[in-house]
Amino acid sequence: MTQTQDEAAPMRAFDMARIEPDSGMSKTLHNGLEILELLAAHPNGLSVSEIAECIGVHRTVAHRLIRTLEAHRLCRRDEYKRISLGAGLVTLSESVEQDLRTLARPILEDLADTVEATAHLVVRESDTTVRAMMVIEPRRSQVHIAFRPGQVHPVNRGSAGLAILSTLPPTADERPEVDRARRLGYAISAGEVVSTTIGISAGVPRRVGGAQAAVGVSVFDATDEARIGAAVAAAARSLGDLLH
Amino acid sequence: MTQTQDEAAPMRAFDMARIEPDSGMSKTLHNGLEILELLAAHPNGLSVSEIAECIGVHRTVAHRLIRTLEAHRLCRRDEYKRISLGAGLVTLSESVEQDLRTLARPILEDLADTVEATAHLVVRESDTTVRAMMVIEPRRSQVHIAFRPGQVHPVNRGSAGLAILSTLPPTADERPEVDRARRLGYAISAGEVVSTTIGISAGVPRRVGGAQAAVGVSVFDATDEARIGAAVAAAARSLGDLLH
DNA sequence: CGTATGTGTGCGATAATCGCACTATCCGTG
DNA sequence: CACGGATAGTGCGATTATCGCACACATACG
Repeated sequence: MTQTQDEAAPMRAFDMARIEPDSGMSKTLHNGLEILELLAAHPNGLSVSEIAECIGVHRTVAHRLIRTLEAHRLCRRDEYKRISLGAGLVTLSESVEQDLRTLARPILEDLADTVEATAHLVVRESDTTVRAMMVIEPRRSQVHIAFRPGQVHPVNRGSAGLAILSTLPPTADERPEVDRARRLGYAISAGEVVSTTIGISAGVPRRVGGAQAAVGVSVFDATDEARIGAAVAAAARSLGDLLH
Repeated sequence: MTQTQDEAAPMRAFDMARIEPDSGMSKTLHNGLEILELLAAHPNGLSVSEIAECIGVHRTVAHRLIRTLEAHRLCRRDEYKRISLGAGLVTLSESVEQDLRTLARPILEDLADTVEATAHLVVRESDTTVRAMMVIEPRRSQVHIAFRPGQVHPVNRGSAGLAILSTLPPTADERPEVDRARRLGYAISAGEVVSTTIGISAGVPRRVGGAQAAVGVSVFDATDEARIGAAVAAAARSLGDLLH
C-alpha cells in the first residue's frame, strides 16, 4: 500500500472531549455519533466532504452514515446540501430523565422566582462529571444570569457537583466544601463554573435507579447566603419527596 | 443476490414509526439509533437482553452498541444495570436549530402571555411531517393546554403544518385551508392534532438554508379568531425579521 | 464551453461485526 | 451456606457489513 494517506493526526476541526475508540466499541456507531457531535459544534452546517475529513473517514462512508442519521431525523440537509442536526434529537432529548425534569420544573420555577435568580437542575454523568439538564430564569428580575442546558462540568467544581457529592458518604479525598455542604444542607461556590458568579446548590436525596441530581441557583452576590441556601435546600427536599 | 431476509419478523416490542433499513444505510448505526428510540419509549430503562430482543440482534451485539452509546453519554446504566437515555442527548438537542429557537423564545413568551394560551414553534421535518420544537405556556392563565415538544404530525393536519404550507407556492392537491391561510396570514384547525382544541398558527417567512417553521397557539375556543390570528401572524413576522 | 468542486452509486477486497462458547456476577431458595 | 437460575460481560474465529476505489452526475464559475 504505497498510496495510503498517512496523514499523521487527521487534524480535527473540533477539539471537544474526544472519545477514544476503545476496544469493545462499535467503530461504525462511534463514527456516526461523532458526526452528531461535530454537527453540534457547527450550527451553520457542514458538507459531506467536510464531515468526512473532520471525522477521518472516507467521503462515501460519511455519506452512508449521514443517510442513516437522516432517516432517523437526527440530521437534515438544507437545499444546498449542507448538513445540520435534525429535530429528532428534540424528541429523544425529551425522554431523558423525563420524570425528574417534569417534577423539577415547577419547583425550579418557584425557586427562581423567590430568589429572583436563575435556577438549575444538574445530574451526575460519570465519576468525574456532571451535566446541566435544566435552566429556569426568573420571571421578573432586573438582571440575571442565563446559560444553556447541556454544559458539562467536573463534579468537584461548582456548587452543583459539590452538592451531589454531599449526598454521598464522605470520602478521603473530597474537598472540605463537600463536608461543609453536608452540614449546611447546601453547597456554595464562587467563580468555579463562571467567573464572577456564585452558585448555591443542594443535592436531591438519593433514590434507587435514579440519577444523582442537584438543584440550585446562580447569583451575583451571596450576602443573602443563608436565606438563599435555605430556599435551595427546601427545593431539593421537596423534589426528593416527589420522587419518593 | 437478494438480501437474505432473516427469519420471519423478529417480533418487535415497540411499534413506533419503524424505519426500514433501506439499502445504502449503515446497519450498525441504524441498530444503535434504534436502541435510542427504544429507550425513549421505556422511561424505566431496559436490560441488555431486553434491548437485544426488541431490536432483533444478538445479545452481545446489543452489548457492544450500548457500550458505545454509553461512552458518548447517550445512554447510562443505573446501579442495577438497567439502561436508559443519557444526558448527552440534552447537549445535542440544544444545538438543533439553535438560532431559530433562541430568537423564537422571547417571541413565543410574548405571544403566550398576550393570548393567554400555550404557544408553539413547529418545524418541517420531511415532505409529509412536521415536528414541535418548542412549547411555551402562558405565565398566568386559569387553565391552558400543555404538551411536550418532539411530537410529530402530518404536515397537512393541524394549523402549524397548514401554516407552513401556506408559505410555499400553491400546489394542485393542497387543502383549501392552505390557501385560506395564505390570504388570511394565519391557519386555523380544530381537533386535528388534539381533539377539542383549536390551533392557530402562522408560517415564518422562508429563509435560505433554514428550516421551514411556524409559530402559533393552542386555544379552547376561537371566538377571538381574528385577534388571535393577528397576534400569531405578527409573531411569525417579527421572528422572520429577526432571521433576516 | 470546459474546468473545478462536490455529491451520489456500484461493487469487490478487506476489516469490522456477529455470534458461539465460556466465565463472572447477582439473587432467591432449599 | 451451597446451589441453581438468570443475566451480564469477554475472547475469538467465521461471516458479512463496511470501506473506499472508480465512475457518473450536478452545480458553480470564468
